[in-house]
Amino acid sequence: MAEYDTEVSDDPLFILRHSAAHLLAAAVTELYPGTRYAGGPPVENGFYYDFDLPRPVGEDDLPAIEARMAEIVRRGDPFEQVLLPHAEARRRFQELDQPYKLYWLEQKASDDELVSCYRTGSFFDLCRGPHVASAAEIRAFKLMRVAGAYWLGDERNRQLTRIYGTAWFTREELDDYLHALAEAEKRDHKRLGRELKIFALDERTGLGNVIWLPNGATIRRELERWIVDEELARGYQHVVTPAVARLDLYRQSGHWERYRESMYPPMRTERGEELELRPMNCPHHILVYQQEIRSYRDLPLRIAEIGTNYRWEKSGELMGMIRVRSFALNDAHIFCTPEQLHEEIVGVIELARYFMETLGVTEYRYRLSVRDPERMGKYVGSDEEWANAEAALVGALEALGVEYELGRGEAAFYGPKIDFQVRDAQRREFTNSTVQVDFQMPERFGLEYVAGDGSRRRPVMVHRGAFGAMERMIAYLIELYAGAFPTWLSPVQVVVVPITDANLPYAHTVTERLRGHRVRVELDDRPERMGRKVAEARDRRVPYVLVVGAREAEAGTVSVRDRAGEQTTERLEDFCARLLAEIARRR
RNA sequence: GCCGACGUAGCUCAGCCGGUAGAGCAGCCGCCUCGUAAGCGGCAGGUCGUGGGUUCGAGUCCCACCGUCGGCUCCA
Repeated sequence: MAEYDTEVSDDPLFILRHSAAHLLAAAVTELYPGTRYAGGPPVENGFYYDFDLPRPVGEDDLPAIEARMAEIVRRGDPFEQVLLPHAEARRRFQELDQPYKLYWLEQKASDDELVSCYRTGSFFDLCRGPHVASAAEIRAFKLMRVAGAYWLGDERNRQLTRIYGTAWFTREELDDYLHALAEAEKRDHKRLGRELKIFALDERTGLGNVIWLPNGATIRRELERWIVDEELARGYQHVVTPAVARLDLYRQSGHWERYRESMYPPMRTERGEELELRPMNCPHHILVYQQEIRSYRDLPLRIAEIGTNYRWEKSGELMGMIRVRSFALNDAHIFCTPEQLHEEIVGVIELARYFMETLGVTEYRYRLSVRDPERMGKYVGSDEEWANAEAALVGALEALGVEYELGRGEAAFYGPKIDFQVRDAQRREFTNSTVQVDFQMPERFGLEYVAGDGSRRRPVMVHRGAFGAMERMIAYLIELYAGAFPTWLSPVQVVVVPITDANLPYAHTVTERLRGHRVRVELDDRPERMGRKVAEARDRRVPYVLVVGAREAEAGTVSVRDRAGEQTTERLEDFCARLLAEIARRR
């Protein structure tokens, strides 16, 4: 993202944060003479500024920078706009030895207009503004962290030092924000995944390869059963294909050419055969397609698989279960005629929406991901095919009447796509579900079907992950539910707590009764106090605790305690019926 | 991969200016039989991420590497 491109906004909070970025730059240039400053926009919750510094700066330096910022606030330095002729502005930034600003000046300002600059104390910046009138208005801010960021967002360029901060109108808002950050940390799937024994990461499996513990495996199995059932009901055919293939398969698909840096190094056998862990499932599903002559009557052919993909993500890109090196994608490839394309895309979007609605996912955005016009070498296929593919996707979005944003440079190498964007507990955005239109692979593999007139035609392919990757989606769900999964997904749905050992026989009866209905139930028969057992079940986010003592055994009831702490006493049969109904309704 | 921060028991964390490691929880053993948010006692558990270096002496200081977290790049 080019900072200078940030939309000019009249939002007072954006103006405040943009001004806070200047305040930061003013403090940094005062403290470290010789600093070259590149750019600093407001962002969600705060701001940053990128610097090329004369010496390394780390987080230890932030307090001193913050103190200098506070000093400038106390001085009340005004934010003054200065309009200069282009040549004059160029001369100023040359004098100041600010090459990054000269770059922007040449990029963004034409020769014949006045250039807008801002002065804050001794700090002079190329900037359209608007800004607050005076530094005195910036009262509630905090520097958060230091990071590296490539000039112009290109890793081939020099890496600058980016300092992030947050800024608010009032001290209270700042405190609320910091508190919210701490709360978000408690929902972190990496933390909850360990506490709730859902998954483990152990470098001995190679980085970014998830160990699914029994609880996580249960959640995943429930989801997978549901997903497969729903897809079978919608005319998908599930297959199972190998996680490896000869490298030639990926040469033909174009992966080896355009996707190599994300692939594991090939394995070579003693015969010289090159085997590759699959980074995607599409070539494998093409092999399924090619096992027989396909007729137009077979189309649309929907080949599905929850297939594990292996991708060589850079080590710094790994992130818990959200970004891993092997993941199981709820994948499918739909082979269809161009005439069927629209309906198929709509069907996929509706399926993805159904999945999310059932799971209670309400906050997501649609992104139409297209090519980056400045990096066209990353893609395969003709402009015309891309235009057709994009038109098909837009047509489906419009038919469904949904709003969407444009993701420039977010397309797959073989085609454009619609991505369903969600946010984690820390508000970071990523893709779960996706629908992609592809004219390339059918071409590369020479796919055909026999049309009604006997001619051979080329099908179109739709790649889709209607649910997304199991790892990422479950990481997302852990954070969405803060670990308290709906009952149908809860690893343990009921814990039975006898009050004393004398109640054990009845507790066993209750447990067996539920287990007979395939309820995931545990009997807590440890020699502990019931208060502790209740507390531990609460910590494990178990949906129901059934306390059974002499009264319950006598009456054939159970004392039911839910996660909200609500207690009722019900006949065992009644509780069982309502529990099964809840599970059946996927709640 | 790059920038920054951080790695002490299974987990969460103490450990001062260098003087050869400590707590709570979890685990194991025993006692307590108890009505809805944590009963009591005991035991065991650590090559202080790894490898070098400085020092009479390193968990503490220095260097390299590995890993984790945040950001960049990339991405399901």
